[in-house]
Amino acid sequence: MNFTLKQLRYVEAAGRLGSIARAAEEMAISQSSITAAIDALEHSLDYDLFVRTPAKGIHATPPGLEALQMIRGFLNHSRHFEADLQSVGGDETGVVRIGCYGTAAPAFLPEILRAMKDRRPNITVDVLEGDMSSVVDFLRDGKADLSFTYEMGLDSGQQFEPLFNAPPYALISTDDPMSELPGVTYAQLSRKTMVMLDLPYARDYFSTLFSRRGLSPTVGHATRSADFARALVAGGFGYTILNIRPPEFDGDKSAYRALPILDETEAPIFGIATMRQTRQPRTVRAFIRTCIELRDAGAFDPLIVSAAPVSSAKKNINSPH
Amino acid sequence: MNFTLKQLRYVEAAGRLGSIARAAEEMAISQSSITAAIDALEHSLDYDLFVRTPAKGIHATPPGLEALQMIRGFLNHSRHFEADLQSVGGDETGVVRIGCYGTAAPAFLPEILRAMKDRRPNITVDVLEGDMSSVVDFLRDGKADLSFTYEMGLDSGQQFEPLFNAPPYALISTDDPMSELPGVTYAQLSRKTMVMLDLPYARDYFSTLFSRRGLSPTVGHATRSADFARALVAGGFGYTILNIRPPEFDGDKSAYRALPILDETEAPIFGIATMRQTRQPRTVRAFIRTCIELRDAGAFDPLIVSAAPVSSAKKNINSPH
DNA sequence: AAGCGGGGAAAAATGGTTTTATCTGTCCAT
DNA sequence: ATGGACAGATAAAACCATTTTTCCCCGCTT
Repeated sequence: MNFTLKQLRYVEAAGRLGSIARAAEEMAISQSSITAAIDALEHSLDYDLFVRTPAKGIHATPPGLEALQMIRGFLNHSRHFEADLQSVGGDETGVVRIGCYGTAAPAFLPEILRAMKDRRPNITVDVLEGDMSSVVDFLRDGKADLSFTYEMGLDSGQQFEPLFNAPPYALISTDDPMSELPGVTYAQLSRKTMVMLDLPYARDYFSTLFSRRGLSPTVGHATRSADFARALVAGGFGYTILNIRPPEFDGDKSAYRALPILDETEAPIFGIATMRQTRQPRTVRAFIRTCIELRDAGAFDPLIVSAAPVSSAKKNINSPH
Repeated sequence: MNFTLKQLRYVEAAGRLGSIARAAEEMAISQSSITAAIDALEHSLDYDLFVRTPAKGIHATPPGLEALQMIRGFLNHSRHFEADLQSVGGDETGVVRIGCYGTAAPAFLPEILRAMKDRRPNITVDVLEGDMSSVVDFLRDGKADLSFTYEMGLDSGQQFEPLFNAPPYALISTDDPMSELPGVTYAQLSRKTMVMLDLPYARDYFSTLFSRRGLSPTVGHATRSADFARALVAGGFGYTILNIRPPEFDGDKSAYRALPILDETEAPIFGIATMRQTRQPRTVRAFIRTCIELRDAGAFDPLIVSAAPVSSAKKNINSPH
């Protein structure tokens, strides 16, 4: 019954930075205080958290590593607790840290952040970007309270709140006569050169769309950036397949067009993943509530390119009003 | 970012006891310190937690009540966190607080507590007894980390780990010639006088056993205590129906006998209820693990009186070895 | 009205952080 | 090899926050 939150914060910083000196700097405090905190905690726990290497800093022992993990979790919890306590007296206050699948971020995050700023000005939102796999890691490690991502590839122990179906569509240069069609099929696409979005889950997903139909795409370029993929399409290097309509896309005058895919396609579901918990902090619930309100108001409809009948694992959740 | 665990403990005690003076006594500290802690927290939260009535103590404001609830939760979490942190370096250490359906407690708790004492001497176990409904409240309010109870009547948001099927049996005085039979039916019983265990869920359950078959029991006495019910049976005041064989029951020489019920009966499942959580504290997991080991070793088999084929909502979980 | 129980407030005492200052060991560049 | 830079350890002193002490006020009871 004798540790303080301050101690834990000092120890956590030391562990994270691998240096007492840098932890002291970050905490705006003297080295001795960090040392004292570590000593006190080690003494009360009766095992060593760090090995100190003269002139080289510190690094955690195996039990220290485990302890640090737990300390991070506890400090997180404490942060949320404080915000919740603060919120009892008035408006929701605190920080929500969100993870976001980077490729999808520019398309819808600005709108959500604006809505949050309007409706809950006292909640600040920290954004972490990453690919599909790092985004679930953020959740597991407690680096993010919630993550925007596709439903596929979530851990067990994680919950999912759907926001919209995102059927794949083809982005085709206006130089290509095919771009005048009302829609295309995978068979038609497979005869053209594809610009492949080369990211952990996306890669496999796009390949599967073709292989499931006995086709295979002709990949000309591969890139990690959706922006660059669009630029390549505009430059005439082939078509690409995406799921979310880019934000600044203005239909007719640009160098490419988004064409719905006419084949019957299962649309992946994009939404909010959280750790399964008994009780979410208020701030996080407020954030999720806001997103759901936006969804129900149809705010995400413009992100979808769809013409063909859409089938989905769940019932269609777009514009349920 | 400026509250301390000490503060929270002081405030919690004050709220719980409704008196700064008594909180000071409990915490073995001066009144002024408690006052200071409350003032500091109220100031940093910017709303009042308590109204002070001169000469009458304090009581929580509505937001204060909510805050206290959250503080309790956080202190709980903190207690578990400390135990977990301590345990990283060696054996599991800490406190597990269990709730137990009082009627069932004497039959199996001693064995579990002994096993825990043997295997995890550093874990102390606090026991809270109550009826079926209070036992789930313990869980919800965080007064208990886990509860022993029947599966029926759990909240959503609670998890259940089965320990054994507990089919109802009849306890009949040896003076009654019926006690010589290998078993009885509800029809036979309904013609005799019943001693009814008069507790929240049990009451309805026992009635249903009869009414489902178009019968109704003739209730002579009703009592809240299983002990007293057995004494009444021994005294010739009728039979009773129970689910768990009493611990000191020694078959032949006593004044009553346990007879299996021959009708096809659905056996309620007795086991461990916990709040559904991402991660249980180590101590709690260690406790549950021990119970499961005992179950798998058949330690709970003697608690069951059964002869008729048992059907159960789940597959039979007794002696799965 | 006096006594008691309970809370508030201010000053003094205490104790625990924090800083300052100094020391030691390792690495690295000269 | 040797001096300097770097990173921590340590001890004493300064500082700050908690805690105790003391005295006060209020409202109820006798």
